[in-house]
Amino acid sequence: MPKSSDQQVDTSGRKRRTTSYDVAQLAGVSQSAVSRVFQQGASASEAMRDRVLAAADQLGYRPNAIARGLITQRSNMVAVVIGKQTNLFYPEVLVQLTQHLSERDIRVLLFTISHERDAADVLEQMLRYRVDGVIMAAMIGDAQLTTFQNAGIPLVLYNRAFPERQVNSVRCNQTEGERWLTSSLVAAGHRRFAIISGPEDSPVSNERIDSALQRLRDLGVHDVPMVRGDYSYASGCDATEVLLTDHPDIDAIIAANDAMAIGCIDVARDRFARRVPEDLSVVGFDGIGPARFGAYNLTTVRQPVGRMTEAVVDMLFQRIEAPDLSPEQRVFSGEFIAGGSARIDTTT
Amino acid sequence: MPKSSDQQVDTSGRKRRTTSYDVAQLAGVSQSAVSRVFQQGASASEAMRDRVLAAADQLGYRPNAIARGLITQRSNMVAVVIGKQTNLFYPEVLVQLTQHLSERDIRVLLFTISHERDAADVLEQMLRYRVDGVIMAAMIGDAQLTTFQNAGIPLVLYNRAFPERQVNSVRCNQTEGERWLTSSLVAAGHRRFAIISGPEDSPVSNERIDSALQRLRDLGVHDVPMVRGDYSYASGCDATEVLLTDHPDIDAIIAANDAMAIGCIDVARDRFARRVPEDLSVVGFDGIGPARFGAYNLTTVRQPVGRMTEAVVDMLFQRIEAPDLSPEQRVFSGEFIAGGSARIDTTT
DNA sequence: CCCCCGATTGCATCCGCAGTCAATATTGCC
DNA sequence: GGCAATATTGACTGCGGATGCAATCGGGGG
Repeated sequence: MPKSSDQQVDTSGRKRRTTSYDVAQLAGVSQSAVSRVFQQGASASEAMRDRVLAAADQLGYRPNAIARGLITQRSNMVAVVIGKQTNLFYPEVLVQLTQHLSERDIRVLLFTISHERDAADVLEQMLRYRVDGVIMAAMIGDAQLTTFQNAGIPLVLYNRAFPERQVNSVRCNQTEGERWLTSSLVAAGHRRFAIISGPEDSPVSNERIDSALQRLRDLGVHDVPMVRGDYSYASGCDATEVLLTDHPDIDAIIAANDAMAIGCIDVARDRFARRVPEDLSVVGFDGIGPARFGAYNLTTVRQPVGRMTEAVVDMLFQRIEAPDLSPEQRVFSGEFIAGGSARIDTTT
Repeated sequence: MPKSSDQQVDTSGRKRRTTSYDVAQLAGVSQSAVSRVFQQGASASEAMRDRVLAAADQLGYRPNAIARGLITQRSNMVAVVIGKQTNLFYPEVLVQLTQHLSERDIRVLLFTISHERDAADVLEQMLRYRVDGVIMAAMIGDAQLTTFQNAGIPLVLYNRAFPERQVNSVRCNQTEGERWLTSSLVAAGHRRFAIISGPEDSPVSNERIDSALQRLRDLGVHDVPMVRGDYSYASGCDATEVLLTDHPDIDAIIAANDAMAIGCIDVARDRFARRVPEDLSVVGFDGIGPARFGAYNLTTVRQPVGRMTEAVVDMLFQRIEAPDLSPEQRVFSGEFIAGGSARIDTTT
């Protein structure tokens, strides 16, 4: 704890933050010495360390990370980019990422992309701040990816993938998850399916939906009605309204995420008097907190968020240390949650 | 869009990022000129601007915000600090803060405090990175506050207040909200109340609970049993289990936040066969997304998050521009949401 | 007690860019 | 067309700290 103010007043009367020179002067040593005391593997004698630390403490000195970044070419900051959607899921991810990075002494510079057109701006800012790496949990275009690669900035995608490009990524095996959900529903006797998808341009949604549809086809189920949502609870409600009005005989609804599945259950119960799961089975995907609420007890697939965030940070850190490591993809299996919002048969 | 790589290879064969000197050389002008072209109110002729931008584009040049920060003494970064708890509420806040700051061309450096002991570390890092200001949405000790004030870094508290210190803050009027909830419940005939509080050391919880208790006393209701939770859904469930077991005749439960209120409703319905709100009224506080889920339709008070985040950013920005502005407190009234989880009478 | 080697320490310079000051280039005005 | 005023431009310095290199300090072996 600094024992006094950490500012000084120069001749002009304006405040000036204390620098390593100030500390050096007070301690009667060189600026280099101060610098070395505040570094990792620097060589400094015990006596030197004590004197410098005492002086630093007295002045309330703190190394300027900005200046250090300039000279070392390492900002020790990583950009984390999130989209605006899927409000209930990413927060958890964000906190975990921040903590894991913090353990490695890396700070998080947070960016959000709400509209596609923001992407270029955000990218520009990240580059200007010379972040050491990027964790991307939002949509990104092909051109932007190229920019990263040209700039030589390590990048790890979270739950995104570019099949056509070599990129580091960590994601959940959505195909597997949807296959399990779908197979279990069919095995339990459902035949009249419907789907609530996510936004058209969401690769996550497309992969989930395609996997489910593919599996349904393989199991002999065709002509599956589909309504588009935007991942929100409200859109799940709206979609269900449409589906159950147009196709009253539906007996299973596959939603592209949990939030919409929850909306679906509410509308099915309250407005269409369906019992869930007796009359209608509903499944989601993600394993968000509210999926476990007693009123829903959703049948879903939970992403192993903890392991995934750890993997992201691991991979990114490796690339920061060794930029030439070849790209890697890590795919985690989701955890099947039987829940109680669907009649399923998992014995097969 | 840069037309080529933005890196060069120097004689040692290592990559080097392009600097304003590189651009200056290619454009045949001075480095100062390049610098001015990339600034706000700098004076540069049209011709100069064109030449420089062309050269910059060709080299993929981007100003180094780190270096700029070093010389201007403005990092254009603001620290945002969040706690680990209240998972469902802060995400929204965080995204909005980031966007508002981004509009003012300020970046967010994100920190999380999970344990009290992290606080000092986090503080140290913020100071090292020379953030221009701090938005604090987590607990903070008296000593840390002093450190900020000594360092002369503008600080705005979000939903916290130090009655004893002069600090900028933006918060929701919790007393008013709880008074409304409590009065409406009593007016509707409830007499046997119980309370589910938040963590002992949460000022937010204490203010809410104290306000409710005070109001109850004023209205002649005494001996209100209370169980402590931790703001989580699960803790709301547990607390309700205890309360309804020990006091089966309770007819109204006031929870310190929505998440616990939701857990309370689930347990009351599923494990104690209470109808909500016929047998038992439950109210929360915050107005989180799930409070609007059909299964709960929570009676609660919604924080005007949008206006509050805007106010925080406004206040902070003002202090960054004019550090000597005197402290200010902005208190927003919450929005009363009648919902359907409680029998209330609001006619009084 | 002297010499050699490794651990410390200080000096000087650089990281990339903004802003000051003086030198030019332009423009307006009579 | 000449002169003052204004707009541009370039050389140079410094923001705060890290680091290569040379100088200095200590200590063990002979």
